[in-house]
Amino acid sequence: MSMDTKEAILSAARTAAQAHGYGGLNFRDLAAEVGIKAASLHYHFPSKADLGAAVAKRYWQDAAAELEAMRSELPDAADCLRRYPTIFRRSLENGNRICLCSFMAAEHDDLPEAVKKEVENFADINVSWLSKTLAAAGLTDLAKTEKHARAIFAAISGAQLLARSRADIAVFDELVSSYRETGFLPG
Amino acid sequence: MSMDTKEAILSAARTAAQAHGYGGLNFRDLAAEVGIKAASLHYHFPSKADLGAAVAKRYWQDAAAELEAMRSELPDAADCLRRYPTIFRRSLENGNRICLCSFMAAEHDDLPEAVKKEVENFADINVSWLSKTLAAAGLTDLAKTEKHARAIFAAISGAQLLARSRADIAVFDELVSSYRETGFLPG
DNA sequence: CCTCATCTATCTACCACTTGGTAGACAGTT
DNA sequence: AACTGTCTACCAAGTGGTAGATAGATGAGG
Repeated sequence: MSMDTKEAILSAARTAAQAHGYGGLNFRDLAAEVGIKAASLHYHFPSKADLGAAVAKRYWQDAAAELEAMRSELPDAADCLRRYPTIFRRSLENGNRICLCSFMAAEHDDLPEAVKKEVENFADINVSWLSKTLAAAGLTDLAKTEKHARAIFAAISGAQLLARSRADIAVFDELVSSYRETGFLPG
Repeated sequence: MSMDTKEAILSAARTAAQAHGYGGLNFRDLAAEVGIKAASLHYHFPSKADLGAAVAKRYWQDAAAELEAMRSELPDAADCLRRYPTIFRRSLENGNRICLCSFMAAEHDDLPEAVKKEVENFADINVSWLSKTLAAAGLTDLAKTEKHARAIFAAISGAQLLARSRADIAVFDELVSSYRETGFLPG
């Protein structure tokens, strides 16, 4: 059964793209990582654009599932918001990588259309989860909830990026702590 | 005198890298933009790493000069802070580009060592200017000034990135406005 | 139970194109 | 005569992608 192979490709491609971006992805290295030949990748994903879109789609789907799970497990919305940054922290822990979609946001102009769409979806599901959770926590003026949600998402993304550029997770932690001190983020 | 050529190369390379990153830079397209042949680029910059480092260095030097000029022209430190985001806004206006060093921060793992150094310098001069200006404006608890400065820099970078991914400057403006409403940024 | 066709997933062997980089000729200036 | 800056003409390595062979599994009909 080679459904496992397809999964292995998606997983390895996600990891590679979090370190090198869409442009930095290449079939030979990816195939070697999975343990097959480059030509075989084209059986599962006809073109690089197909692969990129599939990886980005899976990425936001996984994120959506994880956020929903957090919301179910943690009854207090404010607790969810406190934990939110740890999702981004994990990428840094995992070999100083960053969010797939932050990298792809930078590469925006060079992405195939199908990939751009999935990148947008990632931002959307984050913002909508943050909006919902901010509202549940009653932490924001209702008219500005979504605006605030977007701001949190952007600020955390920026923190992750800056931390990567120093290859230092402590930078990320300090930034999050600063967001909290200013009351911008609950904590 | 071909000192002009060197300047033209640096300028074209900066623009290209703000749209496509270090990895997306290539000698042939760059040479065509400048109006010379690819081989001639190697006369001015022996290797791509040399070019990348020179571009990033010039980038933070220009930024440092502009920030100092702003500080001289605007007597009120709080006014400087209010104007700070417009520097990042300009990249977006200029063909939906982003800060060279944000792009390169994403590409961190694939950058030559010399380029990484210059990218760090850019962040450093921004943070130190922000620290100085925050202190002068008396807006922050002194012990936390630099921490707050870093947070502003990261948040603005994130806003620029998210705006690019939507190719929409209004997104940037709204994010900055949100940072102001939360009191995170003076406005 | 055997056989034959089909399907699945992989392989080897290419290909055209792009990449950063080099060698050496050349013309204009000093 | 030497230096400066550009050129043409290469090159080796790497890119995404294709063609076609091949081996193993699957399933239907005799």
